[in-house]
Amino acid sequence: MKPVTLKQIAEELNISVTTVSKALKDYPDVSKKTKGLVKELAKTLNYKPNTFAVNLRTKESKTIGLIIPVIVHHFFSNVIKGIVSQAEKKGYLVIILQSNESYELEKKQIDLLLSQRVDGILISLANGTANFNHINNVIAQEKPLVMFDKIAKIVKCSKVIIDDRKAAYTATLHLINIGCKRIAHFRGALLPQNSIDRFLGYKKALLDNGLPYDPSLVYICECGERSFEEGKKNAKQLLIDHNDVDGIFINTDLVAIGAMTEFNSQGVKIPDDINIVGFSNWFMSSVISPSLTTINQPGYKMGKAAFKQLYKEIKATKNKKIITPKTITLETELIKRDSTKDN
Amino acid sequence: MKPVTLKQIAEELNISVTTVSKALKDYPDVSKKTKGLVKELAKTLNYKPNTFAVNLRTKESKTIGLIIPVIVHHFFSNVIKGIVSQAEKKGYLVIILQSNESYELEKKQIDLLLSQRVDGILISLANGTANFNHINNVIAQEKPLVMFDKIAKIVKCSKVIIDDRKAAYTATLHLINIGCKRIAHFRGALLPQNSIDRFLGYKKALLDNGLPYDPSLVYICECGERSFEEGKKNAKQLLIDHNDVDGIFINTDLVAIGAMTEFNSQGVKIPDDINIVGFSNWFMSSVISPSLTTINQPGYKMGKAAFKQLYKEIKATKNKKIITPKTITLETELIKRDSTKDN
DNA sequence: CTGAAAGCGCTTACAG
DNA sequence: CTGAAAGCGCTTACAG
Repeated sequence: MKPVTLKQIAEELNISVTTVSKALKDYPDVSKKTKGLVKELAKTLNYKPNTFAVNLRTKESKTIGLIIPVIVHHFFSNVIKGIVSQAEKKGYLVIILQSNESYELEKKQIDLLLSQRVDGILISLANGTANFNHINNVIAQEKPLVMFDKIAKIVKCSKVIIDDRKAAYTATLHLINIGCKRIAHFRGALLPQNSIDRFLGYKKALLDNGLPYDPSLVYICECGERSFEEGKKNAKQLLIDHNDVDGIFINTDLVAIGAMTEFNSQGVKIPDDINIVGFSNWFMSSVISPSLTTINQPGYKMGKAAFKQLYKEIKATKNKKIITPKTITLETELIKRDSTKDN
Repeated sequence: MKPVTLKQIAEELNISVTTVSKALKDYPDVSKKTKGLVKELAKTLNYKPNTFAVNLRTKESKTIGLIIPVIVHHFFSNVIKGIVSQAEKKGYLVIILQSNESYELEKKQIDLLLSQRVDGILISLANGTANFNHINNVIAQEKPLVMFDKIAKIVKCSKVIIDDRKAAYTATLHLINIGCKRIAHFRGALLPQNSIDRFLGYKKALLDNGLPYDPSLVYICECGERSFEEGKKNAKQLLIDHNDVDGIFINTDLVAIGAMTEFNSQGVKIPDDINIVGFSNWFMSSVISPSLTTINQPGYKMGKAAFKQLYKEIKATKNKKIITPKTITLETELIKRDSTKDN
């Protein structure tokens, strides 16, 4: 059963392909009668325009690409959901690719999407990405691109982010306010802007409040697929290095949960011996015990906002308008739970 | 900067478009010299074939569609990852859509994918789907379609599943073996085959082992976005209705975790007062306390297997071969943890 | 109000 | 070894 074409409808009705095409698109210069006949037949034959031909003519694919570091991740899967649902509303389809935190893969995937001629690209950078030629290349081709969450400040494009520095400051301040004197930080990888910003927020909160900044209290983890194990490992090391630490601000909930698991198993009491604040508000943080104090990071909203911005830019590009990059910052909040003492 | 076309390369080199096209595709009937020239120029000009035109000619999009009930879901996001990574290896791109457990949406999305002319469709049915015309329609058009996890037995297509009945039997048997006498079941929605099968496995395990089957011990939850709350609610109700229950087999981990939260807050001891077995092995089940005994359901593997099967069928269809539907059953296993007593 | 014609950018059967 | 030509299925400027 081959798909029906305009030509078949035209032949059946003994009119031209042109008229059929126009009738289906409700051009004003086609008679009501003809429109009626065409539409009826199209319906009975279950006519669906051939997207390939339409795309070739209109040079639009009504498809966008999404590159995300990890799919199985509470925050990112919420972002995906936000993007996909918003895109569908506007008649756009979303192609998903996972960069696996690898720069090489990310580069290849950008190429893939470009040769697929998607109408725009949404990306959250891989940890491994330090060079932005592949991204700038997209922008140079006037292909709309919006970054979210893991962005590069240096790239001139729209961004949807949270204020990581401020959020980290709030998280650390909470530890200070409840009386912690010796606060460690488990940070993310070295390159990503958000792990840098969270670190800077932590540091500033200490210094603003008369606590010394001690680099030996900062532990790194890559936050890839092994976040949980990294959290455990760092916690174990911390107990060996510094048994006087009374609070930790941890870059991501999953790492925090790994750390808590280690502390629990070694009999270190949370929050009596050590207070913990995570980041992102993964669902599981509310159901573990003790429940984890954390920063809520609005993934679904971020996905929606990123698509909306991209959509605007796709429309603008189509109308030959120049795009002025815009940075949208979403609100975060501290969620106090049982992994930190009451104050 | 407009994309480069074959025509431009041809003009620059003073040869025909035909030869350029053939040279790039390494046709044997083009001289080495010409091939070299063409390929070099294509590279410097950063030529990328126009997918729209290629698709129009080849009638292939090298794109598949994926319809999934919920994206933010540990099991499903693992499936997505499996599909996307496997597809990329074979040069296929994946368009993701979320049906939100709604039959109406699912139907629309099938239509969307069909008119997008994807090469094949991967689907896990919505809870609300009881009519399969939209699916049969796809199959009638000889468009490859593979179902996974939430399938309909009645539809003639390939399927990738686990043996839900057997797995549920194993889970329930474990409760029986550790001495439970009064075992409840929190089942999923009424329609999905897997919630039916898990229920049947539960029932059979009871009857095979001389325990009476009591319908009042079976509670339903829809397992949509509010699984956790439903688990809590069911647990609360169970304590009111039947305080003699000493074990529960629960359809999904997230519901089980909701139930455990309720039991914990009411001072009901797990596993001393009540033993719990979940289903799916979500990551968080290993980090909550007590950790949850559950059935491991291999999401990543399922995604990979589903794509592989679809890929085979796409190739077969292309070669005009007839497809014999195949059902692939993946292994599951019981993961014993602290929510059930040692035996 | 209708339609012939050109063209989007490729691929491929065919001729030379 | 090379290329002219047809065609994939649509859209749209133009003529009548």
